[in-house]
Amino acid sequence: MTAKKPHHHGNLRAALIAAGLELLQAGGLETLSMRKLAAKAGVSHAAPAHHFANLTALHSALMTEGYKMFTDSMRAEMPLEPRDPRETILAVGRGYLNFALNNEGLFNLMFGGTPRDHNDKGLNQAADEAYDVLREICAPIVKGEGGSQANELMIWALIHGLARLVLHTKLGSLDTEQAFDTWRLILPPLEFSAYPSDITNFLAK
Amino acid sequence: MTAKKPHHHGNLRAALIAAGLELLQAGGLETLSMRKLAAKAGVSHAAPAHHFANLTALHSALMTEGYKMFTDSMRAEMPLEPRDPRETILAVGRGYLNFALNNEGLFNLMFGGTPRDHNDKGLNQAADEAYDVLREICAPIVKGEGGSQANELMIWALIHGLARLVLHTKLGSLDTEQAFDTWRLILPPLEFSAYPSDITNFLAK
DNA sequence: AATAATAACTTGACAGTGTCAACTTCAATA
DNA sequence: TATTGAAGTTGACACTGTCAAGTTATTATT
Repeated sequence: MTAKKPHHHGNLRAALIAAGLELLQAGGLETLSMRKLAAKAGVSHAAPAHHFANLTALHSALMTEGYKMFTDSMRAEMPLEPRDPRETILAVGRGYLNFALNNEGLFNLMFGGTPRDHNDKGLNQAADEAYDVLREICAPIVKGEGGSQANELMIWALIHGLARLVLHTKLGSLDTEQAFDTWRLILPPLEFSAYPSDITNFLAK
Repeated sequence: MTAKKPHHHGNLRAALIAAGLELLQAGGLETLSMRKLAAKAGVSHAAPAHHFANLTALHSALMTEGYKMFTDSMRAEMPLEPRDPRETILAVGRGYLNFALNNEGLFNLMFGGTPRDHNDKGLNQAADEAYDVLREICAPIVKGEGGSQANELMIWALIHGLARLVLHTKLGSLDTEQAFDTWRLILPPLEFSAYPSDITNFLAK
């Protein structure tokens, strides 16, 4: 981010990540390669190795960027002064779907099972920040047997499963707006507590 | 499976698929290659090309096998004489989770965004048969605004999202039994109708 | 039964891939 | 100014998918 160009290229790392995102957008994981990255940045084929020890490290870096975009996409839809907690959940779901549908390659990279570096601190933090959004919007839901975690899991599973399904049956073709309508339909009724955090409560069954 | 050995190898195709499943099980998508497949089947590196035109075709074939196993896994948990429709849904979900957790590589191949041949008839049919299970167990759910499709989407998204999440945070570590407990917790209350199959119904939108 | 046709498989090649080792260049520091 | 070390280059290696051409064995035709 700093404008200094300390060396030959002047922060190549950022350029490589940008190129990687472009490649993902253009052709998905299949067309992403270190050598193409290098070429796109106008640099020799082995240059990226100085910034990403191996493919997994590159993937982790792209995922990190992805999680930031993901978090932004969700927060962008969040009402500034939330009134109805259900509406907030629906809105964040819209941001979720926006990200998934507008960044298919990146979404697949993040959630498609590609091995990642579980010790990458930046990645873990970026992922945590995305999860924080989920925690916030689920806080008002009345806790049942599984506590707040079960609520979060339910919401996450629902919206993620939907996103995955929409991408998966893409030829069957849902645009973003139709996907959001579907999200509205499948979100089950929820009970909210006036004071999000403290109530003796339980869900049915 | 038939014991005839009509040719040099005698049905190589099946052997290649079996080898592919083994490779997926052992090391995931990364370690799956046509040449390793050929080696594993004791055949020259270009032999597979006569059975699978390209990598995508091989993937499609493995997915097809995967969907069959997937369907079997769900049906295996289905009670023979279903009493409580909710219990049936929970049971099928258990089969779903069993498949995902015991066949991670294959599951990732099927649902991770890997390009597939959308014209592969066998694959499409195998996928449809998996979806049929879902349709069956969702049939008793009272239809709302979104019709039966919305119910199916909700159940599918929930269980799929959960499976994905469990795999994803695997180091956080849930075994199959804990995953199933979670499934029990996040399945929301559902209303069931007495006569599952015949009702005047219509899909929304 | 002999021959033609064809499916199954092999061999060899090609471009592209990730990764490693050795080298060069340049910026910063001592 | 000399040295150090990071950033980038060059070249190599084993591996990948895919194609073209050749070989072998089974099936079909006459």
